[in-house]
Amino acid sequence: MFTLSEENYLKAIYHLELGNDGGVSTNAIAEKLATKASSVTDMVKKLSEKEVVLYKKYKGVTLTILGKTVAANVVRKHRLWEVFLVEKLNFSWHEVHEVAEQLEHIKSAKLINQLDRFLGFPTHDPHGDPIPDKDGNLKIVEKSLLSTLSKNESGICIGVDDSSSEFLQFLDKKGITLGKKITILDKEDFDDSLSILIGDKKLSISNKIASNLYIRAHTEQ
Amino acid sequence: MFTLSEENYLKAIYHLELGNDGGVSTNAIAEKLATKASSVTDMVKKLSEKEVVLYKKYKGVTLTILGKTVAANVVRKHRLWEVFLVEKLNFSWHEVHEVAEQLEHIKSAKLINQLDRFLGFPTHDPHGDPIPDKDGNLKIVEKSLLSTLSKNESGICIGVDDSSSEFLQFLDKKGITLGKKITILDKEDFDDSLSILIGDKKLSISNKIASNLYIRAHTEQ
DNA sequence: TATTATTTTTAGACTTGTCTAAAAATTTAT
DNA sequence: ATAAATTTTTAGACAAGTCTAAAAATAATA
Repeated sequence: MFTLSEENYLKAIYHLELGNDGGVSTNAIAEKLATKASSVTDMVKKLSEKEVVLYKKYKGVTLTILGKTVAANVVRKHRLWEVFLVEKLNFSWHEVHEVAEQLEHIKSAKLINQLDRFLGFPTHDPHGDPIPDKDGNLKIVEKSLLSTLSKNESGICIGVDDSSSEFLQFLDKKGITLGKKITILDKEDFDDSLSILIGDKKLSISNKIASNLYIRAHTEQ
Repeated sequence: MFTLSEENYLKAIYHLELGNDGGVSTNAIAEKLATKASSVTDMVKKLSEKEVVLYKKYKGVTLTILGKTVAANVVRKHRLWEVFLVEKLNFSWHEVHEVAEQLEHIKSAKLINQLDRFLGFPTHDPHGDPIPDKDGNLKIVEKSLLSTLSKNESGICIGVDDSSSEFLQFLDKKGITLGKKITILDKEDFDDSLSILIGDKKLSISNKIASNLYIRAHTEQ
């Protein structure tokens, strides 16, 4: 069994490994967890003894199969709880993270299995991130950034890259939510800003926004 | 804000105060929390500094108004989560306690308010225990033990005294659940066992069982 | 390649919550 | 009321997880 702190380290390493493949550096983990490198070294030694990470001094860390399973399960719980909060308890997508950070550490296999069933076996959380299955496997969905689409192309909004509270609230205000169809009406060469159609509304959004929105290709029908 | 451990101490003191009014002894708390008296002394000092308990050396502990509010809120969360687990996730009433012990420490006012609403503002948990409201007040329901009823009297099963997993599973097996009407068909002077009618089934139960079941008076109609 | 800069680790300390063993206070019994 | 038993507190220790400051290893630069 793993402590809350151990689970948080495993989750951080898991997320960092998805970004850059290869070993994860002590400093990167420290930054992600808002802690000090020396604390990371201590914990990583402990995790290594528990055989959830491979660790060579000065050479960074990688998850073992076991470690990846444990981490994916924490992520699974986090994302299922996020779905619960949004779908059942009327939370906005920018409010769920903090609470899910706590709920993800509740230990009960039955709880999470029943929650999964209760929610109708969702595959993605309210930010569009995939929910690992019981074995820790992710369903990969082909996705591209809105900023990469060309004029007159369209797609379904399926996720965000930056899931900070501010960005999500901004999207709420603009009426941009998951599942909506977005069509590029025009692209401004000058600043790469976009004119888009979402629902029946026309919006102008900056390139910064468009580079944080994921789109699933949508063939016109 | 209170730590998990502090919350558990407050909850234990809260429950002990309901039983015997007056100060709660160090040993009683130690036993309830399966810890040592010396640990209790340490923690009680800390809680006293935080002004949630009144503490005089060798004289036991009582909750302050603030302490009672904090404790009642933990109990409120515990019982609301129990309702959730039984009503929404198909847990049996004997399976909920352990998980609720974890969930009760999740910190989010919005979470618990929305959960309360989602569950339809329940007043009692799956064992028949009252759920404190936001201010920590309990709705007192007149209740008596099944063992105190006389022949031909009847009542509605509203709770259990012993909520151990074994007892609850026993009740499940016998088909005794909350809300069911129970009528005393006969009382055996010999061993105080009872012959009862529950639903359309006739059962014979020992005095020990009858002394652990709470009944709300039910006037025949 | 030698030197400087950065990253990582070690060493020692601190906090929280716990424990054991012994001392002090209270309660019970003679 | 005094002695014995019990309860409670104190004192000192320990484990987990963190920190700071200094040392060691690695990477970058001249």
